[in-house]
Amino acid sequence: MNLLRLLQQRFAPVLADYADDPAPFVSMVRPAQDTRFGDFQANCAMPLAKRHGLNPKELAAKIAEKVHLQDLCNEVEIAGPGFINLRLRDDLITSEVNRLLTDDRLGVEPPRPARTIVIDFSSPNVAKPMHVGHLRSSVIGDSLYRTLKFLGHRVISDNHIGDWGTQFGMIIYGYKNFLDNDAYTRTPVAELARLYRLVNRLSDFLEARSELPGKKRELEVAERELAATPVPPKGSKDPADKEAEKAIKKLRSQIEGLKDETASLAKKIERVETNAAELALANAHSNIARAARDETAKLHAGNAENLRLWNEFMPECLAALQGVYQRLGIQFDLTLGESWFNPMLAGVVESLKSSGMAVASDGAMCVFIEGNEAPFIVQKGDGAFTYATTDLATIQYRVGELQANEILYVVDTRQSEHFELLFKTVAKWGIAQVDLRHVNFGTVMGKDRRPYKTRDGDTVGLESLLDEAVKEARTIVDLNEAQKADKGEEPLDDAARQSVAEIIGIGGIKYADLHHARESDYVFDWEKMLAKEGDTATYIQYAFARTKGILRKNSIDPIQLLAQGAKIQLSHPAERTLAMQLLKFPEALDAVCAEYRPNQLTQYLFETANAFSAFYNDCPIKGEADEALRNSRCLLAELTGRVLGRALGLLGIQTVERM
RNA sequence: GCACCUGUAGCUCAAUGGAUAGAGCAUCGGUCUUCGGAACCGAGGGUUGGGGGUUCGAGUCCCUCCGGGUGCACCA
Repeated sequence: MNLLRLLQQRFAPVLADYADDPAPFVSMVRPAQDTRFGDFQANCAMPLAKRHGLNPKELAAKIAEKVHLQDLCNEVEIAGPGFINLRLRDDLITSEVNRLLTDDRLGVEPPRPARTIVIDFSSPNVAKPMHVGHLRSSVIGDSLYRTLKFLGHRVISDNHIGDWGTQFGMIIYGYKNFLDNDAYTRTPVAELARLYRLVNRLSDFLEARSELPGKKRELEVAERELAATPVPPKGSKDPADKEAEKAIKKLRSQIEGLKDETASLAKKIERVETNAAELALANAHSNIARAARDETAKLHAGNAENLRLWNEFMPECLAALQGVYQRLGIQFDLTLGESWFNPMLAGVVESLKSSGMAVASDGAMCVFIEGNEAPFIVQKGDGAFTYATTDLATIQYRVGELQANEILYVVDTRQSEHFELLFKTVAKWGIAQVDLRHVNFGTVMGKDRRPYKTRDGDTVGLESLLDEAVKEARTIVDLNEAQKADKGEEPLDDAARQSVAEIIGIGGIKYADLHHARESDYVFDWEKMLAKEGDTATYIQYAFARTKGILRKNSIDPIQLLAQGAKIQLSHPAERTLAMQLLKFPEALDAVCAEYRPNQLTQYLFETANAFSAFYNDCPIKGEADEALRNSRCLLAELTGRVLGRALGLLGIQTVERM
C-alpha cells in the first residue's frame, strides 16, 4: 500500500468542499520534511484560507477534524501558520510492514493506466568504441527502464545505434586503403576502430593544416584590437565606460577561445607531423574527408561492395557492443539502428513536402519552426538524409508499430535544441498523439572541470574505465579480507573476491552517476566512487550484506520464521524509523518516475541503509533474551534486505551476500 | 549576435512554492569486552552570486545585473 496516496485519498473529499479542482491541494499532502513534524504533513490550509478569506489555522483545524484519519493517525497537530502534521499510528505501521513480508512487490501498486513507453538510450556509434560519454545514457536509461517496468508499465528499450552515418564511410575508406589484414583476421573490431581513428586523424590533420593560418590571423587581429582599446576607469558608472568594459571582456574571451582553438588545431597537426608514415599517408590522401563521405553516400545508394563490407562489419561491431552491455548488465528489447529506418526516410520527406512543412532552402530540404532561426534539415543538398529524418521515421514507427504512448530520449543536454525542433516538427506534422520527452543529462567532467579525457586528450574508453574500477575494487576487497583474517572469519576464495570486486566496482560507477541530479554536470572521481564511506554503492551493498550476515550468523531461516507465525513488532524508535522507511519504497519509485530522476531512488536507498545501520547498532539480536523480539528483528532485517536488493536492482546494481 | 543551462557549507552535491536550507567528504569530538568498524552518535561551518518583484510563504516563479558553461545550415 502507498501510504501517501492513502492519506491523499482521505483528504480529497474534504478538500473538494473548498475548491472546484482539489487536485493541486490534495498533492500538498506530502511526506514530512522533518521528522519533528511527524510522518506526513498537509500544507493545503494556507492557500485555501487565503482564497476564502479565512484564518488559516482555523481552517487547518476544521479540515483536520473533517478528514477521516482516526484509523491511520493518532496525533493530528496544527502547527505554524497552518500546517497539518500527521503522525501514523504504530499499529498501522506494524500491520503494514508485516504485510510487506509476504508481498513480492513490496507494497508497490500497479499504475492506474499502464502506458506503453519506449526508452531510447545508450545509442553508441558502431564505428567508434564506446567511451565515458555513453555511460550516463546507458546507466540512467537502464535504471528508468527497470523502474518503469517494475511499476507495471509496458516498457520497450530500444538501442538506436549509429550504424549508417558519415563515420561509417571512414571505416570503409580505411578498410579499402589502410587495412592490416593480419590484425583484421585476429581482432576485427580493434582493427576497424584503428582504421576509424586513423582516417579521422588524417582528415582532422588536413583540415587543421588548412585552417590554422586563418585562425592565427584572427587571433592576431583580436589581440591587436585589444591592445588598441583604451581601458576605462575602474568602477565607473558612465554607460559608455560600461560598454567599453563589456567590449574588452568580450574580446578577451574571444582571444581565449581562439587560443584554445589554435592550440587544438596545432595538436592535431603535430600528432600526424611527428609520425613520418602518417604524414606520408595524409599527403597521399589529401581529399580523405570528402572521399570518406563519398563512401557513405555510395553505401546509402546501395553500392554492392560497400553494402557487402557493411554486412561484414556489422556482426563484429554488434558483438563488441554486446560484450560491454553484458558486463554492465544492460539488455535491450530492440536494437533498431539508423540503417533499419533507411527505407522509410524518403517517405518522411515526401510527407513533409506535400504538407508544405518542408521547403527548399540553400539546396537543402528544411522545416522551419517559428522562433528558431536554424532550420531543421531533413535532406541535405547532396540528397542524403540526416539524423533529423531518421528521428522522425523512428517516431512514426514507434507510435504506429509499437503503439507507444510515450517516448523517452536519454540523451546529453547538448542536444536539447535538436529535440526541441524534433518535437515541434512532430507536433506540426500531426502524427498520432504521443508524449515525447528529452530526458537530458549533463556532461561527465574530469577533476579539472573539463570533459573527462585521458592525459593525452583522448576520450576515455568505457571498457578500460570498467577494468580500472574493478581493479580498484579488488584491492579494497583484498585489504578487507586481510583484516577479516585477523578476526578468524572464513575468507573468500579468489573467484569470490573477483566476483565481489566486479559487482562493487561497476556498482560504484553506476551509483556515482545515478545519485547526481541528471541535469547537472558531474565530476568523475575514482576516490569518491569506490569510497567505503558515505553515500556510495558500497555503503548500501554493505548494509545489504549485513542483513544477510545477521541471519546467517544467527542461523535463522526467515521463511521458517514466517511459517511459525513470527511477526514484526516495533519496540524501539530505530525499529519504527526503519519500518517507516521500508513503507516509503512505493513513494520513492513515484518520485523517480515523476521527473525521471533515478537520484530520488539513490537518496531513498541511502536513507534506508542509514536507518538499517542505526537499527543494527541499537537493536541487537544475538544477546536478546525475548524470542519474539529476536524473531521480529530478524524479519525486519530480512525485509530490509529485500527492499535494498530490489531498489539496487532497479538501479541496475547487483548485490553480494558476503563482501 | 541569438538561444538554452547554471551559480547553494572549505570540496562534491541534494532540496514536487512550505516551517530553523539538508547530506557526503574534509575538520574536530564521542560510542564499542555482543550478530561484519566498509559501523554508530555528535559539533562547528550558509546573507542559497548581487539587487528588485510576485506570493500568506521564494534556493525554487518573474525582471535585471555579475560570474561560469553549452549549442547555433547540410556531423550525429
